[in-house]
Amino acid sequence: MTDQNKIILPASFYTQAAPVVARGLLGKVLVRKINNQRISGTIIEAEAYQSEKDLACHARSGRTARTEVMYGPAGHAYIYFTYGMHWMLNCVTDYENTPAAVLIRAINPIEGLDIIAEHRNNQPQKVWCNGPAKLCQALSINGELNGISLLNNNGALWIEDAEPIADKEIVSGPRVGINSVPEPWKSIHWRYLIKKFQKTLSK
DNA sequence: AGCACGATTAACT
DNA sequence: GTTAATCGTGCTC
Repeated sequence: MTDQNKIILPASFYTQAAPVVARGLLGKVLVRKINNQRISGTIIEAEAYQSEKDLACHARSGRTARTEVMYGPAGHAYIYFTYGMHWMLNCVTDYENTPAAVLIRAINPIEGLDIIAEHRNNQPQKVWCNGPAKLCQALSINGELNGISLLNNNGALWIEDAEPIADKEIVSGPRVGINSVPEPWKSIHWRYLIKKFQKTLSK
């Protein structure tokens, strides 16, 4: 398989509201390229974070050094560090100066399985990429990639188009890990996942 | 300058 | 079910 055989998701895909992008990303293929080697997986879980009003979104604090990327153009990577040890991968959505992003929470590995196993300390395959920090570790995604464009395959990270997933194959629910956030943000259904992978994902 | 906490994970009991 | 790990960020003093 070569990169040229695949269609990279264009800016027009990302220039939509975050929940639309989160839903649309299910089934698409996240690709990481290291030393000309592809490491990839199908996106099976994603969450939307949008606007300064969304109290679960980092942009609740406004425009800062940390959130600057979210205020930039869509189709770029917003990568942040949390809990003193974990990286999280998001893609910026919506329009410039409108802070919004989609957290990629889980993928189903396709290419580079040996590299992923190594990065994930040879744990069982079922837990390789079933969490946002796990997939970043698996694909060697860290702060060095914060802000890069996802719109071409000349870089280290992008997302390729794939067959759409039918609505009946998808489940939505409240976002994970935001228990101290007030309503309505705590309960709004901005988490999307592919039903057949649900049992392997966070509760 | 100090503090509380986090879009989590792995290793416990 | 509970908890340590571990540090950047934003808020208060």
